[in-house]
Amino acid sequence: MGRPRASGAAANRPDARQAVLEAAGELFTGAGYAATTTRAIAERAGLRQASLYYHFPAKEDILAALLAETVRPSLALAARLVAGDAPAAVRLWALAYADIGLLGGARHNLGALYLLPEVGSPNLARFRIERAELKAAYGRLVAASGVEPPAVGIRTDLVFGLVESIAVIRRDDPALDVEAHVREGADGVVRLVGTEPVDSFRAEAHGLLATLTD
Amino acid sequence: MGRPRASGAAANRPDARQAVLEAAGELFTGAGYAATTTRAIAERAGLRQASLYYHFPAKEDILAALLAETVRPSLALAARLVAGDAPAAVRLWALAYADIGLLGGARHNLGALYLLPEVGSPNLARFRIERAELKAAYGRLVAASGVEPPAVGIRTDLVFGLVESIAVIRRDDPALDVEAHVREGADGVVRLVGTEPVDSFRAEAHGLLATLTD
DNA sequence: ATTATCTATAGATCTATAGATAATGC
DNA sequence: ATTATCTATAGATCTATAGATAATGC
Repeated sequence: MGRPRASGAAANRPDARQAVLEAAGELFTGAGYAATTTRAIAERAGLRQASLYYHFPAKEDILAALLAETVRPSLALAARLVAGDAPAAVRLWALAYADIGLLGGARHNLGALYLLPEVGSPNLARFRIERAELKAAYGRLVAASGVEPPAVGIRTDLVFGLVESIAVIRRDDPALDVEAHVREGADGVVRLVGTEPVDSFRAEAHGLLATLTD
Repeated sequence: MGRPRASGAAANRPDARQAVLEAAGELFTGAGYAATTTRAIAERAGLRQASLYYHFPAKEDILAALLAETVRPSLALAARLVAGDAPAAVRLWALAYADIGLLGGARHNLGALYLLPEVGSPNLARFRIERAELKAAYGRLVAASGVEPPAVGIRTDLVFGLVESIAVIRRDDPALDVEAHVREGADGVVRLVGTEPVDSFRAEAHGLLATLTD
């Protein structure tokens, strides 16, 4: 219900809020946050600029919603993998595989949102905390994979950097073969912690993921 | 010469253009391009907003200058290393070490400029080409390190992604121990191509760099 | 005369709020 | 009466240009 939209799309109104997020995801990942106007978001979502403010208190809350929906699925999986008892390198491979897959397969390269300078905004602290928790989960698995204490911090930085680099790579080449990259990326992550992946290893990780995504 | 600055800094005018680049480097890396106003850049550089346009035709040319000065030293080194005859993994380690060091040691995390959505602008094509050339140089060294043809593309993406991830890591932690990260990062790069680095290996790379930076 | 700056401003936005309006639900 | 939208706009910018000005160099 509510007043019909000026764009005429009154009838087929699946969910205005979702349409706004979809539009903002495309524009923020392509042009960035500051360069994307609320007018452009509204236009693409099929409503008027001022109508955005019925669904979001401010422009930054649109970005916050997109960031949250991007990091949370990976964080949920990471929590289950950290608590698991399979070999650590297998769990690390599985986390990297799923995480890179989520970033690489998301509509509109949402991982590129992590690169925006605006993520440093005080209003986006929630996202930064959740991302830090995800990184901490990688750190646990890196440590459990046998990397010794002094090196764990930097090694985790590198692992996490390699995982998130999918966003830059995908930006450079939108036609990227995501499936191939995901597998190579997960291989690369365990190589960084000193394990050479073999097929039986990958099969075990896939089995683990199958049990966790039920 | 020229009219004195309103800020009074007329006497000690070392180089206005350089002061503008310094100010823009700090602001662009911190707040991003679109969110940084020409007024803020000018203020920090000690002159008036309109005076920027005596030194640069447009705001985007300031960004172009910063991008160029960041990628060119690495590109010059890469060209010399690609033409070298030391073992490929040693040359790859050396390139990664120097490149990460330049990005990590630059004032104001200039590597974060690569992450800005504005690098896709048509006016910044020159930078994108130079960065692609640098990536191609990594690709040559990855191939020469024994990575087989079908995998070279993705492996190079991962290597290059790992190198550039220093920018995100440094943004997350401005107090980063750059020297330690640089060494671990270069180790990580060669691990990605299947070589476990040892001390003699690193010593050879350092020797190689010493001959090339004369 | 040349250089490097300044002041002033045109023209174009941009975000968010105020208040009206056109639906549906009770 | 409630919901979801709309129209209109306030107030605050922002980039770039026009033209003046205060130095130095010839």
